[in-house]
Amino acid sequence: MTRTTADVTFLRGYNQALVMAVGRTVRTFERSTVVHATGLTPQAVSKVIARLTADGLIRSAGVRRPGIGKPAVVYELVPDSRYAIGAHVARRTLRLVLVDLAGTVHHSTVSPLPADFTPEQLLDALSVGIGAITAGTELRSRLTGVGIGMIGPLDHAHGLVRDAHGLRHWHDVPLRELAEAHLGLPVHLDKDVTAGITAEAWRHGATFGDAALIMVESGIGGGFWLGGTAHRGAHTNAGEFGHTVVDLDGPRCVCGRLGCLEVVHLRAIEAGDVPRAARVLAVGVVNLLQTLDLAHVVLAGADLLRHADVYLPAVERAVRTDVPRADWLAPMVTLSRLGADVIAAGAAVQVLDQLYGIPDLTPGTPPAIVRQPVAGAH
Amino acid sequence: MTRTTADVTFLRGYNQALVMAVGRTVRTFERSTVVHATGLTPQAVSKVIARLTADGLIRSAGVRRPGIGKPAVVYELVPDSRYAIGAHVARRTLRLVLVDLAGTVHHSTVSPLPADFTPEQLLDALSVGIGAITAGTELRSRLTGVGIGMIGPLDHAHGLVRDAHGLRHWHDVPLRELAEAHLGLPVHLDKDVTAGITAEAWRHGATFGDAALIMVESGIGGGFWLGGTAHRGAHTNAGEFGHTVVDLDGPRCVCGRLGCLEVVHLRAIEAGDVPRAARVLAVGVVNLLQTLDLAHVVLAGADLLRHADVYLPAVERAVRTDVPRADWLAPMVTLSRLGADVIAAGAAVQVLDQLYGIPDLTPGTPPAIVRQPVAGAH
DNA sequence: GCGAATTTAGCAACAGCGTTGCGTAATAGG
DNA sequence: CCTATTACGCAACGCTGTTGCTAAATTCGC
Repeated sequence: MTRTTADVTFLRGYNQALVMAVGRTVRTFERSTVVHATGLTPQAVSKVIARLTADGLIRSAGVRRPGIGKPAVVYELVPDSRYAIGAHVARRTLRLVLVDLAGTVHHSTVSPLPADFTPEQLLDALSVGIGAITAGTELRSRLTGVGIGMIGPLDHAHGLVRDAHGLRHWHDVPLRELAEAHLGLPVHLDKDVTAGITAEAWRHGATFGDAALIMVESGIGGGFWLGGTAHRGAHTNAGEFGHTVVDLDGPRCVCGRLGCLEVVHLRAIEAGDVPRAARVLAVGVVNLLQTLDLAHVVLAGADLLRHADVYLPAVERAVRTDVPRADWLAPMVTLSRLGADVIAAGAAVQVLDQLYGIPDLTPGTPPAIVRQPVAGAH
Repeated sequence: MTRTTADVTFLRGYNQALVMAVGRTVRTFERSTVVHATGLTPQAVSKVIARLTADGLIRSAGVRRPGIGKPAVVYELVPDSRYAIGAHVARRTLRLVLVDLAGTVHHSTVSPLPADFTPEQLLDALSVGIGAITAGTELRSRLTGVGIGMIGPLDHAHGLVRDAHGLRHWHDVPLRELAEAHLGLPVHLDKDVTAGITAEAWRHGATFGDAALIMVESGIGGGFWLGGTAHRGAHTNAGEFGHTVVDLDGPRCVCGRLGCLEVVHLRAIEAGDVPRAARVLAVGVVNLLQTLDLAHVVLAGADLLRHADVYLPAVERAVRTDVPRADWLAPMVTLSRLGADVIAAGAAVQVLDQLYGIPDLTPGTPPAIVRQPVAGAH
């Protein structure tokens, strides 16, 4: 409805973000690198770099470069200029990570959550955990916010947990508001899988194509990165990939339908047949490819990574043999390099992405986190 | 890789397109309508309207409006200021339509294509057909281009038909280039289903949310509209929705896999069991909803529309009963109002959309059609 | 009737963006 | 020591949407 309007401040943010994306992707860069990668004029790049340097987001890292002509100034991202905290709320555990501007994970802690925990119990666990991470450090002033990755269904746009599968006290809980009030920091709430794929995309910069994160961990979910942003869907509830039917006459799933990918996969696991489980998952992955045509498939989740040696080849084979014109259409299949931290790291990255990532002008995306002054910035 | 850079000309195009989107969606509008819908300031709207009026794209349609204060000037789109031709290339037929700036279909003709036709035969059929439509009219000068919607796999970015299913002479044919040379007009090549969903989205303006067009016609395909643009995928080959497995032990499909939606559906049709075919399709639609969370599902295709009274209720029921929290998540399910013209109309609309639609800044989208001077424009 | 309130719309000045033109600094090669 | 080459910034510019203010056209209240 109310579409974001485009004014000159949008231009500044957009082109600035392009430069930041370069800085994230490569370790060091010069002006000419940016000119080539973005298509901006050298003069425009100079202005952007001056602004970013003034904000402390990038800095000069030496000069010199072999070759003719005046040596170019080399720049690099200042990773510790901004931080964000990411939380992965699972059924029984809370994982917290500290992530810097470059997307590097610094701390990673796991703490148990009470059985069938309440919103209040989660908030307490969050503030205790965050307090422990920031205790005795100066980074509070450079902390941009907290991202929370959680199972759905949830309403990202309004920061609302609608129903968390298997948790009794979570119906229409305005978690984002509650957490912002409780923590005194901007909070970003999103589905676990969507957060996860954001972590992967952030690491790859602006060149990351359409991709999916397949997560197998007490259920099967899929996070999507389409057209340069996370795909959340009309009600911000995309990703229930495990509840797609792959066997019309299959067993009944907890969701009520017959033969969902998740239940068929689970039966194979229960029978101790991991290879079959992997093949079933691979069928689902190829289904996604046929529908969406993806460039990357990232595999994640504790239950999958435990048998990564079985799942990865199974998916790779299916992708090569079952996709028509695989020479042209087959995606790159990898394991998530962030391992068990993907979701939490992604949740943190979403906070950074909202501030320093490439903005888009799509409808229904009100800025949840307002850019706030940070110590050292002007 | 090379991402489009954002400069002030982008601002102009973007905000101009926002106003055009309002003009397409409602029959008549005032400045205040645009201000409210876009968030632009009244002054900015005045400037945009002045430019669009000078280009002949919109015009004043009377003044007056009951109410207090100075009467507002009423504006409307000038539908016949620009046209585009759309072609739907099927296995045996060529459908051509003439579409105006408002998205209205003016002519619709169907001509047979030779069995196993060659690229040359298609080009001839195209120029004959287009000649017939434009003959004796003045609209050649207002013709912005030709859109071609076709079965895949094809490469939209490079205007290349990779392999058209069931057509022997279509392997790596640079159809866009060939057609541009042959017709002397800008040509836009895309998959049939992607063109189709564009037609639907165009009619609804900027408020159209994530959506899919489900097409049943010598195969099953899906076109997607996600985040404000057509989703084409990493290799511009998304949409092979019919080749997703829904029955692990099902019959073998032409694509080689077992139990694809398409083959299971076909078996039901061959058995004369249309209700079962519809239920199978509905399972596939719910799979899409679980994965992508869509706001609209549009049903189309000759084979579906022939039994629309069976398919529509079947899908509607599945969407209400099989989607969890359907009260919140269920999409609107409709039949395509353009009927048999969807694909051709959508192909035409894609040309108009590239010129007057809301531009986006996503990577890998070089402007295929350059804005060209049109008679009457300044 | 007539002034006040209300709504619409445009002119003029402005701030901020990337762009263009050109001058300057720093290096290597002859 | 001069020239070619490369890097980079200052200054002026064109363009965008924004802000401040004025004028025009209507309804409403007295």
